[in-house]
Amino acid sequence: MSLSYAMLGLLTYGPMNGYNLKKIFDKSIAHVWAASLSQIYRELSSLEKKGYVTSIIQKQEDGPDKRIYSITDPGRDAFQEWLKDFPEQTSFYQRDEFMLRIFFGSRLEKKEIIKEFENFISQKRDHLQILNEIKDTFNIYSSEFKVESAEKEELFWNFTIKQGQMSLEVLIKWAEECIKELEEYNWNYNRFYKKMN
Amino acid sequence: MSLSYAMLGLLTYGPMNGYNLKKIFDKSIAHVWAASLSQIYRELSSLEKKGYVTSIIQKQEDGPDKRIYSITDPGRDAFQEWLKDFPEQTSFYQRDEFMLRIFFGSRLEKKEIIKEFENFISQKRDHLQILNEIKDTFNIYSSEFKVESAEKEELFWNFTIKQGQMSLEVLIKWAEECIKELEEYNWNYNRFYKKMN
DNA sequence: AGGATCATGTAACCGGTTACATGATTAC
DNA sequence: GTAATCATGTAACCGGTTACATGATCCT
Repeated sequence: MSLSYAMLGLLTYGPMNGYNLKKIFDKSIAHVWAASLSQIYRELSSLEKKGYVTSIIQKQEDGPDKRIYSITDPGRDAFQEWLKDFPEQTSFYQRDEFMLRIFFGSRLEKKEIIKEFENFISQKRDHLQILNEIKDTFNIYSSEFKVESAEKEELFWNFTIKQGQMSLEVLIKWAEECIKELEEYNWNYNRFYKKMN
Repeated sequence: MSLSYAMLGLLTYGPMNGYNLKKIFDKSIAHVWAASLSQIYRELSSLEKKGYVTSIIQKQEDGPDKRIYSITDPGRDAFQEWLKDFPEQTSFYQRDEFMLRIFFGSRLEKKEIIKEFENFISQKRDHLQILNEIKDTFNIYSSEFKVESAEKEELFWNFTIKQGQMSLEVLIKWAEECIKELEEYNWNYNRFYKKMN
């Protein structure tokens, strides 16, 4: 359950409530591990049962009460254990709705597919923008969070950003090459795809 | 449920039994959509209930009986509908155990992380090899499968292979750059990571 | 007045993973 | 003999998604 460790990891930066944890997720590690609010609340209960976190209610004059979670020593230990234990195998097999449709692309019209590739490119450009926004918030976090060394922390955060950027850029390049190849290819579209069984 | 459409898509190439479908999966589209045997059997039952496939038992003298599935006309229509309907949004948010640990890499020893990066690189090279093997089987399939045009079919199959290759190559490049940066970085490892809450 | 944000949860559902069950044939 | 391959399934589990429920404050 990587989610719980991602949460414990963020809680090492300081105590937080669930709602806030979700916001930090979206602005720091969502590009490597995403989480929804309902998942976070469910997992916080589970972590508390395990003794990895404790919570206190913080009353607020303006707005609803907050349940602030803090990581415990067993929680830190569990996190550190998980962190060291890199999976031996990184998965090769993927699941990508877009790529799956490209695999069967011969059954679509050329015009249509090029349109989809263009939309793909435009989305990957948007994603690059989101990554840049995440990167910008790192400066804020490394000063707000309780970290040993902001420079060292940002080194690793930026590794994950860089990975995202390079992957997105190569996908854009790939899609552009596909469009080029498609345009060069002499197309015969069978309006009524043959029934062959 | 993309899995069922991936299955229908493969069944347009000809009738197949579940076991064989799994093998085709692994050697054709597992790099874009993976499937396990138990999932395939479960989904075949479900597709038959919906009327998208029909099955007949084929008796074998050597070895156990086979249940051969064929796609029906409603199945073809459903597949074609799904194929045209590209998702408007491709997901930006990911879930990657390796990257998640890199995010918290400041809590590990330099030596250890470099070792993990090197293992990562070696695995991605293996994955490149798997992709090449998949690509090699395309020649066999495009002659065995009932396809309108082998050349056209392979065009798209190769698009998905190319995407995998380019993505893997950039990941290798990324990891190599990370190692370089780490080696240059003046490291202070806190053996006993400070408790800061 | 109405939508966004703050804030915390529960319940159902869905699909992917793992384990279990069975048994024949083939290759080393 | 034993491991791999052929062949078909069921059941439990696990974690991510979506919908539902409630209600205050803040901004336009």
